[in-house]
Amino acid sequence: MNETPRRRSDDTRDAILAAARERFAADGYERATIRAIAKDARIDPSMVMRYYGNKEGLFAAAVSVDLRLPEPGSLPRHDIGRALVSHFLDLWEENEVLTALLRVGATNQAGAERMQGIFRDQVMPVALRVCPDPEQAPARAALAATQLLGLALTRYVLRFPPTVALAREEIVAWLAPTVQRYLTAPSP
Amino acid sequence: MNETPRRRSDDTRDAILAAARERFAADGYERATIRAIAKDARIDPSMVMRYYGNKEGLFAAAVSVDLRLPEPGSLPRHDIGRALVSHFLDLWEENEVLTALLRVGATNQAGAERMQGIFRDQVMPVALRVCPDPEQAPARAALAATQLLGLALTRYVLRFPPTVALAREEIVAWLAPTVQRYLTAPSP
DNA sequence: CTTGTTGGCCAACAGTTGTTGACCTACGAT
DNA sequence: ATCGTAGGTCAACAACTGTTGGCCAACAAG
Repeated sequence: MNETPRRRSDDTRDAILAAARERFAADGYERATIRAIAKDARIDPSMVMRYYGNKEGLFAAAVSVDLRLPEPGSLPRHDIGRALVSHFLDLWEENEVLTALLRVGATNQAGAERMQGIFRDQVMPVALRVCPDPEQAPARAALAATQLLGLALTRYVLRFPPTVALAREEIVAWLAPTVQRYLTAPSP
Repeated sequence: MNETPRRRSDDTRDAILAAARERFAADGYERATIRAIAKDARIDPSMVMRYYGNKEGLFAAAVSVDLRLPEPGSLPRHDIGRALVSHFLDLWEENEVLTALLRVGATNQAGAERMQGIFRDQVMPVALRVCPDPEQAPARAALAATQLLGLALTRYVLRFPPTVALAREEIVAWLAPTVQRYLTAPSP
């Protein structure tokens, strides 16, 4: 079972996806025009349509997220907060797809549903294993999400100066106890 | 000093602003078209231009925010977290302007700057009075903002089902200690 | 009654958008 | 040599956008 041979057009496909991610992350869904994306990829706008059908298809192809969350068993339960905050900071700084998704999710129904899906399929399972009472897992995961997405929003999208100025270690030190408490502490 | 007499057109002006707030909150900046807003207000699109100059002017006029934050001296310092969370929940549920601002801020530079201004002019002063060390106020206010805006984002914009399902008292009970710690606890 | 102003509508403009289909070109297989 | 196809360009469409200016009706002041 060898992989299918790489076609010549695959380079173009990749260039389109890279340009699309950049534009969606910078401008959101509406202002990221197919023409601008095509120009970045140095091809004709009609190629985008041929390869991805329409703008929605392009967005779907460009924005696929794997949070690579750690197996809950693989790390000490009392330190899960620190591990998660640190991991999310890595994700957001290396991967512009997440910025794109947040920008689009804020104004686009399909984008919001995509984020709901990621939360449901990738975050919830971790919470289910790490929470003391599995029945509380959705609420606890939701609380952790408010803190982590709030950080991403103010730091990488709205760019509040004091939030941008925070050092990575400061963020981890402040937020880790919060996430830890949301996930594992007894209900208040 | 009596107020200027209410012109006939003031009703129209108000209708335009109300419709604009609704559309901006529901659709964000780009998809909230002047034509749609005018239709909601049951007037011609050109009236919007006459009264507010252009779309940016309309947005500026429609979205003005007064967080009505309590005077820090007016409430017990050890309970400021609970007071703030509760107050923000009230604001977000009664006032669609905040949803509009968040949706627009996520994709629009001017909207993001508007939010930065609100943070700087209305949130920071409270932090300056309530924080033990005024020099830490910006960082502490920023941390509190990540938590509060993250709640608003997931609950009122992205509408994560588990976050929407949380009862008001649950939210206050979980988030109040977080905000309290960010503002007043010793640095970790 | 006339006249000026206020509030409003209509029609159009110029630009941009997603999208389509006709056309061209290189090239590997036959 | 040729022929089909993959990869790509070009020009255009129809819809929609913010925006403009001209025209009309009501109405209050003279």
